[in-house]
Amino acid sequence: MDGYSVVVSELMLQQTRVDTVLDYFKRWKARWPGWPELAAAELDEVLAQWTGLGYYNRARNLHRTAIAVVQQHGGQLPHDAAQLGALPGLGPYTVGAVRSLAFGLPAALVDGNVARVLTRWHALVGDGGTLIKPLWQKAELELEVSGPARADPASWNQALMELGATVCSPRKPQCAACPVAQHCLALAQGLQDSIPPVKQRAASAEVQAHYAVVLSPASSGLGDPLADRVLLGQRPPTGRWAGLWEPPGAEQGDPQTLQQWAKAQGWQPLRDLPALQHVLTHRKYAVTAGVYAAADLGTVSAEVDLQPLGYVAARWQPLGQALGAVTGLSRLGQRLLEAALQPAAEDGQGSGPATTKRRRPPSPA
DNA sequence: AAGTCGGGGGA
DNA sequence: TCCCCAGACTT
Repeated sequence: MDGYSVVVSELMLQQTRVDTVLDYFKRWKARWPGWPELAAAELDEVLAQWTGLGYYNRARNLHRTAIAVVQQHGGQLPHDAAQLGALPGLGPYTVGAVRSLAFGLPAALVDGNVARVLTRWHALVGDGGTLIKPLWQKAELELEVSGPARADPASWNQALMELGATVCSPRKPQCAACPVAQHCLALAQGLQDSIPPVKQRAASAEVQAHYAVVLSPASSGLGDPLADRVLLGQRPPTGRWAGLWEPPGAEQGDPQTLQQWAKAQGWQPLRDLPALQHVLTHRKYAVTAGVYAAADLGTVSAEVDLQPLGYVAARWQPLGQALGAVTGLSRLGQRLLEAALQPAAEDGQGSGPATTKRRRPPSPA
């Protein structure tokens, strides 16, 4: 596979499953076949193509890498490890993957799967930090001394990863079916279930947030360009969902609450959306949201300042584009828009009976 | 060395 | 529910 495809797929695959990546990768290649096309792309659209994959800094870095490859390397990926490692988003693992998988070089790589395989194979003991060097040394040594590894480093590396993903699983490894079983020191000592040790995970914090999906008035039938739009704010270039767009929202405890802001803007509340939960690795979002109507088209044409809510830009986006591939939304933002555009079957457009208001988050009590 | 960054799928 | 994942970057 060519270098561009390897870099794109490896960046997508970081902390992400193959099945999830497949469709994204196909769409990506169709949209930007190579480095020059990606380098010329707008970051906004790059993020939009990444929507749902998570870890959005990977997309920003991939875009920056494309620019660097074009401007500093003549459009060709360097083979040198140090030069590759200097590209944004390419760490030790990805450098090894590119050099072995794209260039066929005898370069080692250690990802989560390989680390687990090698840790058991050689019965390495220690915490994550102290094991990093020994793991890479083992991986590099094998590429020097093992015949099959030297003959085909790419296949060797992929085999190691595949072994970890299928047979040498985190829990209940299938040692009976393992081609390494005869050499595995952990298995010989009966330690295959305790090596590597299970790491403790920090509890995720609960966050309460409220969002406002503000819609412009429906079209008057004259094709008014300001009709049927939704207000989106762009998040800062760092932090969670960096650079992505979403309906304006605020977490509980923010200096300016969303309700205050919406009232000050004169938005007319239409209805509440069903409460939804959005789970991240370190945070659990309990999200409430309301649908609001902008007073008139004049409001829509005027500038909206979302900076008090922490956004760096604001935009009235046509609804079709907001859910298309034009705007980089977070998955949460996507879910909010989809919920707001539902025909409100359950909420009865706000005019229904009281039974429609039951889907509130349970009170913490 | 520790914290941060998303999201989905399987046990 | 909990746990894990084809990691990299910042502090």
